[in-house]
Amino acid sequence: MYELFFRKFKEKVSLSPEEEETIKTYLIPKKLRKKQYLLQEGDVCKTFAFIEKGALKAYSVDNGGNEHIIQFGLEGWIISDLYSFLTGEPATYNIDAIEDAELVLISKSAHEELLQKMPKYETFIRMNITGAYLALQKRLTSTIGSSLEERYANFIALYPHIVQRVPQHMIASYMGLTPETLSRIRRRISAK
Amino acid sequence: MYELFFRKFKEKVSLSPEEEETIKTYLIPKKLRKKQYLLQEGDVCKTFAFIEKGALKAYSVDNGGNEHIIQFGLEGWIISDLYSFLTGEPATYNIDAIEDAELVLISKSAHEELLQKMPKYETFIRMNITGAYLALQKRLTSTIGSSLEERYANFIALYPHIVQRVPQHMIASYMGLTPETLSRIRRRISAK
DNA sequence: CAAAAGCATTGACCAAAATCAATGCTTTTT
DNA sequence: AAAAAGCATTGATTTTGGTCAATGCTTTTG
Repeated sequence: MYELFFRKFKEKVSLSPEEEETIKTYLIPKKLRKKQYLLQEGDVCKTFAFIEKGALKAYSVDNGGNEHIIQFGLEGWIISDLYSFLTGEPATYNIDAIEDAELVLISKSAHEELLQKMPKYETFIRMNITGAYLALQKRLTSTIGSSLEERYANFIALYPHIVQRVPQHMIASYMGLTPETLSRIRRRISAK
Repeated sequence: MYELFFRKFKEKVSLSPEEEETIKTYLIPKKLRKKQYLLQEGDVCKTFAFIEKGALKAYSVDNGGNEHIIQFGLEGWIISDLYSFLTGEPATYNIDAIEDAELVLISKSAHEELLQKMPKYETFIRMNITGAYLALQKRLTSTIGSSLEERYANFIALYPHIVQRVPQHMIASYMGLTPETLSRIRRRISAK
C-alpha cells in the first residue's frame, strides 16, 4: 500500500523508516470507479489526492454547459482543487475518474499538521507545487504563442501516455478546442 | 532598504530581528531603468527578483518576432524565469522594465543556503509559489473557458493597477490578442 | 522646439476555428 | 444479441479574430 506515493516522495526527499511510518498514519486510501466524482463544483475540497493507479480529470463547466479540462492526472500525480482546499471556499472544478482509480488522500488537517511538524513534508510539497507551476507556465506559453499544430505535437511529446489512454475529445477540451477542430488538425499533421 | 520585501515576508511568516538581519546579508539591491533588461532569452537566470518599486514584464518572442507577455510584475511581486533559475538551462523568457524599477535580487546559492538553514524561508517560498500557481491556474481557466469580453473584464477586476500603468497593447499581448482586437473588445464593452 | 516614435482606433478584407448536421464505427448497456 | 450511447470524422456554413493600411494623438528624443 502507498508504494508509488513513497517512491515519488523519496525521489524528492529522503525518509527514514520511522518518518515513513509517521506519514502513513495520515494517509487515507480510496478507490474510485470510472465516472465517479472525487469532487463536485460547489462542494469544498477537503483533501488532495495522490494517484496510485488510474486516470482522473479536473474540469470546469461554463455557462453553455461545456466542459473545460484543467488538468489530467495519471499514476504518480497529485490532483485537487487547490484553491478550494487551501481557502475552504466552494470548489470551482469538478474532478472525476476517467478510469477506475486508486488514490491516496491527505486531508486539510493532516496536511497542516505535517507541514508543522515535518520539514521534509514541506519540502515535498514545495517541490511538487513548483513542478506543477512550471508545467502550467509551459502550457500557457504554448497556448498563447504557438500554432495549433505545434501545440498538439507538443502535447503528444509531453504526455504520450495520456494520448493513448484518453479519448480525443477530452484532449480537445484540454486544449480549448472543439473535437472537430482537433480532428482536422490531426489530419493536417498526418498529411505530411 | 528592503522595506516592502520584509513587509511581504512577515505577512506570511513571522521573523525575529535577528532572522531579518541574517536574511538581509543575502539580498542584493538593483535598480533598472525603463526598457533595461533584467534577463535576456538564452542567458541563464542567475537570480530571482522581488520588486520594491516599478513595473516589469516577462515575455517570450515567437518565430514571427511577436512578443507574448507571460507575466507582469509590480511592487511586492516576484519575477524570474523560474525554470532557468532552478535548472541552470538557458532562459526562454526575456524580462525587462516597463518603468524604472528597484529590485531585491536573491541568487541561486543564496536561495539554496536559505532553504537549507531557514525553514521560515522555505515556508515563504512555498507560499509564494503556491500563490503564483493559483493565479496561473485562474488565468488558464479564464483563457480556455470564457469569452474575450469576460476575460478582459476579469483582468480589469483582478489587476486594476496594471490597467492604469501599462499600455494596452501589452495587455493584449498578455491576453494572446492583437491590439486591434483588444481595442474592438473595449468598444463593444463600453457600448453597453 | 521640431522630428520621430509610440500608441489607440477604425475600416476593409481574409483566414481560422466554431457550429450545425450527417455518417459509420466501436463500446456499453440491457 | 439487439439497442443505445459514445466517439471520430467529414462537409457546408457562420462567426470570430487576424492582417493590412490609414489616421490622429501623445510622448520621447535629438
